[in-house]
Amino acid sequence: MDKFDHSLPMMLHRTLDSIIPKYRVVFSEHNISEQQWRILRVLWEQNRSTSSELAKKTLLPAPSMVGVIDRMIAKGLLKRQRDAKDRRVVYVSLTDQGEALLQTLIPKVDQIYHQIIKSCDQKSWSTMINTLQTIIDTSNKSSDQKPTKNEVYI
Amino acid sequence: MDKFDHSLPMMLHRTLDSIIPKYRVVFSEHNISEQQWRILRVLWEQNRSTSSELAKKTLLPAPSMVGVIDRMIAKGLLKRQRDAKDRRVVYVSLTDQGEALLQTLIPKVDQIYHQIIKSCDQKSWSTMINTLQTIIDTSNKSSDQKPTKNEVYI
DNA sequence: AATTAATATTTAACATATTAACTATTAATT
DNA sequence: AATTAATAGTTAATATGTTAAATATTAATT
Repeated sequence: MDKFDHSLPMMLHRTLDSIIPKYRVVFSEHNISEQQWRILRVLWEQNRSTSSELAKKTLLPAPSMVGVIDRMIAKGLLKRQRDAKDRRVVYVSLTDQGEALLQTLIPKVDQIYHQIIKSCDQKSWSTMINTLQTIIDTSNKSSDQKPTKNEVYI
Repeated sequence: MDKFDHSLPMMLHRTLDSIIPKYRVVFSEHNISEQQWRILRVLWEQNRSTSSELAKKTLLPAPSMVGVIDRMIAKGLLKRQRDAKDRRVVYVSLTDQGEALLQTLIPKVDQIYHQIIKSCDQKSWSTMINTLQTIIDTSNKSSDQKPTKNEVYI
């Protein structure tokens, strides 16, 4: 392998490409996507969330959330309801069917995860996770970033 | 952060989400996507490649390659030509314009990469890369994978 | 030689990503 | 109170991802 293959972006993509298919086997058995799983997973610990919070926690783009949630509602997994006070806000929560699917998936997903974890020794694993976190923190802190609408450099 | 946020898939996604925007600033200045950059990058070391080989090396799905290459040809960055002997094979190579863009991008991309690398000490970095590689190797080796068309378990 | 299998690429249908702009609602200013 | 700015969500246009199937060509088999 050359430089490009060993570069961090390609290593991250390659790692995802090697582990995600394991999860997909389970997901496709239940006709959901990885994105849909992430929403279920967040709602495991929260019961209720907003569209923008889900986007943040699942790392999915907000515009994508609309369609993903639409399709999950169509399948009877989720429900949407507007906040009475602040009518801009839309809450998303699990239906009974969504809750049931979540409970079915949790042990299966957990098993896959343990299978992945046991391929490395604990020290290497935690060094890897910590190093990734360092890269994330450093990248998000550095000043040479694209300014968002609310923090334009004037 | 809870378990889900620290899970390997989410950490990998989060890391990509934190570093890719840095590259995108450069790419968008030249009106190309990350996917298009990967193709240029592979053709830096090869001059010529096939569609399937590009898919493998860039980690992009083969069906996506068609459109990505189409758009790069439309912009004058690439050219396609069929093999005379085996007419199934299509070669893809850089035009002069594609070569020029590549040469413009290389130092800029390189600079971003060095900026990312210097956020960690060398030991942590190499442990991380090695651990990722271990996970990749283990995942791709393990027998509980979806069989492809050519290796069905009878 | 005819048939079948394998290979390289492409197409099709649908889901998701990316970027910008838009709508509705609420908060802040003047 | 009227105007402006900010926020939450959505829409739109285009690019890419995912999966299965189709096409064209070549290799292998009978």
